[in-house]
Amino acid sequence: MTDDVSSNDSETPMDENRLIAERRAKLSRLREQRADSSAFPNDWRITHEARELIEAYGDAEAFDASRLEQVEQEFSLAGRMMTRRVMGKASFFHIQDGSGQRIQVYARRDDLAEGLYAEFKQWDIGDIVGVRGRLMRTQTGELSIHASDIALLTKSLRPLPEKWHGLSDQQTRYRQRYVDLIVNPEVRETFETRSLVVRGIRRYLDEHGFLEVETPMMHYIPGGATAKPFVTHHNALDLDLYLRVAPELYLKRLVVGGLNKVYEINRNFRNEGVSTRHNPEFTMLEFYWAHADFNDLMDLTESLLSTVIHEIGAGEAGVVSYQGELIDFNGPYRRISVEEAVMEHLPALKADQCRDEATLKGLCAELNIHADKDWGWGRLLMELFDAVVEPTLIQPTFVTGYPIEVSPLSRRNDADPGLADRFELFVAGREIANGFSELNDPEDQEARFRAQVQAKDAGDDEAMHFDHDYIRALEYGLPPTAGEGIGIDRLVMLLTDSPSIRDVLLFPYLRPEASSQE
RNA sequence: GGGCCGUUAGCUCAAUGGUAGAGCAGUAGGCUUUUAACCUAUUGGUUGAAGGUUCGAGUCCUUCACGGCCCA
Repeated sequence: MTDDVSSNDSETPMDENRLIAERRAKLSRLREQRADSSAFPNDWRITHEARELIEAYGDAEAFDASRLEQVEQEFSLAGRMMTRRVMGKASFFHIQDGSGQRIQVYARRDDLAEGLYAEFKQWDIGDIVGVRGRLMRTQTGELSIHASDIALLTKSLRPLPEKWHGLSDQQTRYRQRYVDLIVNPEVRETFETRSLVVRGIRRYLDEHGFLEVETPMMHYIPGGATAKPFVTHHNALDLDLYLRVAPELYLKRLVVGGLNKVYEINRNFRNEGVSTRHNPEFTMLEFYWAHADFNDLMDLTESLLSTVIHEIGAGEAGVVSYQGELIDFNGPYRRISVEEAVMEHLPALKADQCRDEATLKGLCAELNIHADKDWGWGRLLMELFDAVVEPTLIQPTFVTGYPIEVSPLSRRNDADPGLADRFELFVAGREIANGFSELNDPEDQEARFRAQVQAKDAGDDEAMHFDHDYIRALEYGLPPTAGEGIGIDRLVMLLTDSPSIRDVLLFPYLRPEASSQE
């Protein structure tokens, strides 16, 4: 018989335990008691949320016990029961409601309908309850609701984490974000901040005449960035499609079409590693601005970031604390070229050697940096930059003077054809934004696509595909345009002091749980 | 991909190679202003999985899974 039990041929979930079984039994009793109505009623209406009451009546001096008693209004709230202290015929409990705040409730047997208090004693922490009553202040001064009516709205079958230590297991926090959100208030705050950041960016761009658009996430030809794409398949058309790695080429088609200021905030997908800074899907802002260049973009970026950061009230006066470093987002930000920055950190490198492949390869070898034999000076210089400069760029810094070799979509610099009219913004050692004057010469673009295709044929699976329609669009004439991408996840990490990208994604990518693979 | 660390009750954590424990939560009882409420009693374990060493493994070894940190 015991063998039958352990063979798991029933439909009972594997993780069913006695705590859940007890709650399930309470639920089935509830179903019997409420045979003529639902065990999951939806007829409780709220008039207020905890946050409103705390803001209005939280001040213990303005609203002492006797003043609160004079407030004759009854308030109706609903939320999850988070704590409970039963003292015989009276009880205190806290509910946490949609405002994310908790408020205490005082429930007394003699104040409630016949038998209701006895039912209440069967309720569990985690249950969703409705509460109605007048305000009171307890002997220790806590604003509370003196209940005249309470109701069980949703029975919770699973026990919440412990009230004091909470939930700290990272894996459970990411996999069961709903539990994390219930018990860890700072998680809610992070995602509220994220929402404010995105809203602030939208408002700024809208007010500056940009049009928000949506372009395809499924591409016939992946383009707009050097990155490995995910492949998917359209069954009816029997056609492989790529999840986009960037919206860039579609947004520039729109500029060809006369939408001179456009932006999109949406997901990109890159089939690469997962780390504290990389998630397979992530959110980017991309915007394009006709009759502007990369210098205009840097000015706009300073203004955009400092405006949004002041608006959302992160940090003090535009200065944000990130992992122990104070970062000042008030512009202007330092601007430095790649060559200057690398020379600053590698004094052995002289200005006239910055484009000498042999010298650069020698430095790479000295520093134990991998260098492919067919890389030109541009790629080699960037490898050195990534290794020695990038981690040191803590304060917001615009880096300019990118080699054309690593900038296949950028306009060539007029004075120095080896360089692109491009910048990247670094903060806290990470790339936050990437912008450039767009390449609008269709013949130059065609040649660069060809070079990318050659690189792809030679084994570089991050190289771009040839996009004939994009060339055709350029042939109609792309006005002189500047375009920029800002990584929203990384920006939100900075503004919420989050060490991992997983902390700013509600459902970060994790490998499937073993039990769900069957 | 490599290195290091971790995985024990629902949660947070203990446990020289020698009987797997505590707090909270739960259950039963008491308690009409408590707040990590309190008092009494009490239930709860395939120690991530599979092998191995040993008289004996949560502990030592191997492989695997998942996660964390660092590196590429």
